Amino acid sequence: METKRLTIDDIARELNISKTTVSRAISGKGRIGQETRDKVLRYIKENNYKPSAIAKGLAQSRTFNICFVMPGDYSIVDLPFYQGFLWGISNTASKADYDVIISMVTEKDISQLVRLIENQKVDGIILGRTLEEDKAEEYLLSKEIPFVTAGSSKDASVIQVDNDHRSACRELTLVLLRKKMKKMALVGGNMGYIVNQNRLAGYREAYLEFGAAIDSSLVYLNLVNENDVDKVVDELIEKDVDCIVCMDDYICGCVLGKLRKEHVRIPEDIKVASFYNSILLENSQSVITSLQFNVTEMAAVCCNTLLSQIDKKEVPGKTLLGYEVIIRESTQA
Amino acid sequence: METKRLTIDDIARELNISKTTVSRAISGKGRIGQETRDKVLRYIKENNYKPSAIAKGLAQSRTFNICFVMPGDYSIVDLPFYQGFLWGISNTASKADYDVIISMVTEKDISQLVRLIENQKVDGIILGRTLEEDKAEEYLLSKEIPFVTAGSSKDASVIQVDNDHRSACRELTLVLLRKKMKKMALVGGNMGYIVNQNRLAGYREAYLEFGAAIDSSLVYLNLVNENDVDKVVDELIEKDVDCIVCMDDYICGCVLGKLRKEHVRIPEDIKVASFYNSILLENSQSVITSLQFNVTEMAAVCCNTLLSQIDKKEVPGKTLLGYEVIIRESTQA
DNA sequence: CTGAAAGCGCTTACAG
DNA sequence: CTGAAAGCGCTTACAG
Repeated sequence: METKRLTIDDIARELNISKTTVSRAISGKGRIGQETRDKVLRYIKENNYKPSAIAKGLAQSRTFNICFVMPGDYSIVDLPFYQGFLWGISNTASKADYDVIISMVTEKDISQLVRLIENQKVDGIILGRTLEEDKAEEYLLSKEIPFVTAGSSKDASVIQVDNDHRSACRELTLVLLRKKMKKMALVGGNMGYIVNQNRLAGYREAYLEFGAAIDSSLVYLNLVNENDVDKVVDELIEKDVDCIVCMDDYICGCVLGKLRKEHVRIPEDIKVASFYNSILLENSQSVITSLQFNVTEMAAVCCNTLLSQIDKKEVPGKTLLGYEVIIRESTQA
Repeated sequence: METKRLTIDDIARELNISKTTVSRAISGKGRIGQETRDKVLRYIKENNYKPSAIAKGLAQSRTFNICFVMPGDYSIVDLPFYQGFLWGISNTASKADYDVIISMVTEKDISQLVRLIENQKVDGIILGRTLEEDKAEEYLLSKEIPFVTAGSSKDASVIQVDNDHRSACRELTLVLLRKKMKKMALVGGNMGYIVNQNRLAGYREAYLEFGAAIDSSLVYLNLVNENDVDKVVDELIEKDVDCIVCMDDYICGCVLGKLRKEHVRIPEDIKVASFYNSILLENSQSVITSLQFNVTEMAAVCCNTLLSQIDKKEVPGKTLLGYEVIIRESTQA
């Protein structure tokens, strides 16, 4: 039995005070007598009054919505990362009485995002990935609207939050080199993603630090789909490598599938490690040595940074979060 | 260089007409001279005017947002279904100039959803799953707000869109029975989910139709996590079943993992089928016989049904979508 | 076909 | 400490 929704006017009339006063009692802004405030607050509780977010929004030129931009590319949309991230943002935003609107974009089509901004439906944006050539980022910069990237950007004027992929990859690679891997292969996806560039950088640093040289004929980048990976794995078996390092969980899943098909045993025949861990690897025949990041934490930090920015507070230009190196069965000697 | 945002007032002043007229030219409602309309439309194009969705919303008591409710339970949040579904909704909503806000709820805590509704941030809701005892559903019914469920509900007054899981499961089960499975086990999760009840119903129907009796000692339901499944699989190996039917992709993933650990070969030693297919099974040693549903289509139908309902149009009480039975290696004789 | 005016439900200088 | 009034940027009866 939904009765007519209460407005601030109703309350003012009922209590014989002005709506200005009611508004102040609710928002806590401006001077107001303790008694009056209590009276209003009590009435509100009793009658279950909830202010209209939209009216409040119009008056304050705010929406109390933030946008989470995630890739709509079909192959990527299934990655568990974004879902966990979404969960983290949603919970954090909720606490600040903000809601999150999602927007799907591809590398070449950001029209959904543009529409959202032009319609002024959000106060700020979280970019769920960063690309070398990032249309979304460019667009947002040109609009001068608050946004933060989940992932690094080369543009120092962009507020960014990222896991320290470079250090993490360096560390894991070093561990592998010290385990006396002689013929290690690196297999990765789209190098247009900044995160992959950082992973490669970390890999290189490890070799440098270890004093070994990378065999560039064992580095396969920009693999797009399972087919690509299958072919590469065939070659790697041929070349008799002792370890395959995968740049992310999707690639690693493909590698594992292919190795299984070829009846290659892990870790006996070939060892495997991944620069990113997720549920995609959960089901693998051997538990995979990998890097572990805290997606929920990262989401929370992104969200809070954005909300601060919306409130015109000072925010750090770049926040780097930690990681864990997890050594497991798949790289055992 | 973002200049002051244009408003309907600016346009009216500039063109020496009233804002009423401008509004009409834009919305296309009400009589208006072709010439005037063209003049306005041209001006709008040239100056890239975009109406404020929030002001429009306040005037029309609408938000142009719909909400997608997804489970925030940690174990479930990773299911690919919701992500694909989200993608479908987002695209469909976008076409109608609607945006989608997400809300995470658990079986016992729907506070995020309640807040969203009370703040009046959305015009309608899509419920991403249905439970036997569904707090979200109850709440929405009590609020008399437009909503549709993605999944079946026992309450006939609820607008629902679902895949025909019952028929699908019946059909797949029949196929298996005809393949002369003698000792078939059924393994499933939370029976509080309506979808699981329908799956079980379909399974039963198939036995009835085939004229065989279900061995209830081979039916394991309400399994919650991987541990539960592992134990069950141990028993099933002990009992020497010839086929394991999994109610969903998550359960099936667990079953496959356990069988692999025990070095049970598929399909030679035990056959496996799943009532739901997803990327979670992609990586399995044998391609799994399963049911296939079109998540994107379902999302689109849900979304369009909801939008019609919001516009006070007549909508079907229940829409049932199709499925495909895919027979693959995992059940080969 | 077009416009003046009231209204959507809040907030916020400005006065007092 | 409190209120009258204008304003946020649209829409929509009601007149003409």
